[in-house]
Amino acid sequence: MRYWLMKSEPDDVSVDHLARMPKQTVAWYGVRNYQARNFMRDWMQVGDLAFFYHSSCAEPGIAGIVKVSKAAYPDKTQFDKKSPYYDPKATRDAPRWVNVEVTFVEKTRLISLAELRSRPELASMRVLERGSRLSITPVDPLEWRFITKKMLKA
DNA sequence: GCCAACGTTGGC
DNA sequence: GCCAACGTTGGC
Repeated sequence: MRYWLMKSEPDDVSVDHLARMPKQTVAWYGVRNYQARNFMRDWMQVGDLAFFYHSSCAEPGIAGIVKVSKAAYPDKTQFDKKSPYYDPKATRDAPRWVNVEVTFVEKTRLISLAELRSRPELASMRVLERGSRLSITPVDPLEWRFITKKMLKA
């Protein structure tokens, strides 16, 4: 069982959107970065928990918690010529990209990026690394505990 | 909209 | 295999 942080643009899928989706579940398609793909393909397991992070928006930060509900399988948008995620080099025999599915667990108060950065306990968080652009990053269990127990409780 | 940082591509 | 050029991410 591992912990993760997954970025989503709230204009695309926000935590509120997710909570209103059928089965409160969404396929995490469109990842086109090998490191992020490998995290999904090689490490993510059903039951893993992840922070749902809002990025590229007015208030970037952690907005909720989700759970991996389906293990990685080929991302069908890579085969779809009409999709912005179409990849001409991907074939059905040798798919390049995968996605997991995640299910809503809870909406949290928004923990802003600035607040995350202000905590010395989180100084080595992967997502806070200088220039980090990875849309999926592992979260250390100690960091997970700190955020959920210390920052999300009254 | 700007721009720093990073990943990918492709010529050689 | 190098590396310059280009594209993308994402905070501000």
